[in-house]
Amino acid sequence: MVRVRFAPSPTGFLHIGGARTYIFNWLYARQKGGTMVLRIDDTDLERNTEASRQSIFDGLGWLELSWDELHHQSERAALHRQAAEVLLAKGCAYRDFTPAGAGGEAEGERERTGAPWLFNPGQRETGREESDRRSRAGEPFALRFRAPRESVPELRFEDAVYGPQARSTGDVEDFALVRSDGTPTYHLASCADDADLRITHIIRGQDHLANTFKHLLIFDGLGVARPQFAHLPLLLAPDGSKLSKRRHGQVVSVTAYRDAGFLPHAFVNFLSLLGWSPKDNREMLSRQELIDLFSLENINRNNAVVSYQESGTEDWADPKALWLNAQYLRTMAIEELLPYVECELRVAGMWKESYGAAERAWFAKTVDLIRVRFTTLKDFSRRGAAYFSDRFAIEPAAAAKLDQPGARELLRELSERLKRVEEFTEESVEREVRALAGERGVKAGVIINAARAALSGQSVGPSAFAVFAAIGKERAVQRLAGGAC
RNA sequence: GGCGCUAUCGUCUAAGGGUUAGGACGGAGCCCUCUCAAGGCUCAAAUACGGGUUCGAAUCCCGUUAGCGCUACCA
Repeated sequence: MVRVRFAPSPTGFLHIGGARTYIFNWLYARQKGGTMVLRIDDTDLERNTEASRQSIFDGLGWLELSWDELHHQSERAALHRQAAEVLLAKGCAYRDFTPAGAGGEAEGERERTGAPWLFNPGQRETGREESDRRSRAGEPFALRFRAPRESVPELRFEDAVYGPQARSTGDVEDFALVRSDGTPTYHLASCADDADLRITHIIRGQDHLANTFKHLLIFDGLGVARPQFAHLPLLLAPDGSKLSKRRHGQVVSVTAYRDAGFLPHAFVNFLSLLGWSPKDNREMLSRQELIDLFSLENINRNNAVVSYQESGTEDWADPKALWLNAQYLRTMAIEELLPYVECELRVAGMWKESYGAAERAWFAKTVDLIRVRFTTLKDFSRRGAAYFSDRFAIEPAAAAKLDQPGARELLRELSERLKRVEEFTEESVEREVRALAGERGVKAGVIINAARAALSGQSVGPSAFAVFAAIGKERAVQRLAGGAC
């Protein structure tokens, strides 16, 4: 039974690298019929905030990829303590009474000699009895792993992505398991939890590849089976550095993509193509195709750059993400798209209950008409505002069309003509427009383009006659007359 | 500094000893056209560098360089 986990620490918003890790874990779990565990690694009480915990749920919830189990590391302190005791009892760990922060001196020493720091002198040899006595006397200490540099010359494991990995134990320092304040470090808590939750595959960022040797030591020390490891290439910012909340800000936040009007699956599709490939030139893959095709073997080893723009206001996201979103927007089943558009219009204050009831057919048809040239859901409330509301802006290019000589008069005349039209259809409107153009000796295009501008506030858009039909006779007559004022 | 990982168009990637090094985004152009998209077609654009191995290397090996990661009583 496959059990995978995503274990974010709630220190800031969920970023897209984390989301990608979650997606890969989720795909693997679903493909294998396994269990997706979400574990909030909130042992760092100082930096954890409820807001970032919520950001994780918001972000993952938005992706529409649900987890099966939820755990909070902070609630599992007893387990971590127990693991520490086991390691100490087995002699895999020892108490280090060196005052916290004293490592600063060793740091200077290390830089001078170039030799790596491995342990604080005189600590790992302290006898158990003396150690117990000092501990009982209340002397503060950190618990460190005793790297088996003599008995185990080399640590090895097979990474599903990076292949065989080996490291000399001589290069592994006596890392901390428990801090002098009694709290477990990441390494201890994470491994103790992974063991307790019976995680079978650890799929995580490549930044943990080197840490894995320490984890091997802990799993072995605990006497539990090692899980399989699969490390993912990192997501990089355009400047080539690892994506980070602090350096790259909101543009790497998952919720920023939600707020920018991305469709969850389009975004999942985009992220799944970063570091993994179906190898057959396909770019658009449904969720089921992703589940079926995903494999750890097809994950590549080089880091991927997310090409977002810091500067741009509208299209700051990676162009391919934008393109994928547009593709889904115009090709997905209209019925599936409607709820997302409804949500967007609600947020923008443009939703009318009738769109979901009496005017539902009109709503679906209109969305279908305008979606082909939209990129994000935001476009429905911005560029598409005129279809759903009477409060819409006339963009500058559209205003220019209306300002052309004679345009306003022609539209007023057209308005009068259309009032008298019995059957208001694309065909009848076109007849009237062309008749008017003929009578006034102007090209039909002049009227057509001006009409589109007056009706939709946009200089560009669908066929003007389709716009007439979508706006309807009453509103069209009004707007044409108004545009002439 | 030490240890490790990686290196194909600007970006995401395919090709894993023999290909005109393929696709996608983005860019340029053409067609279509009431505008703008969409769609169709076309073009420009890459194997980091240097050595090997081999009849033959983007592909295997070594080195260099570059980038990234780890090197905390952060996660």
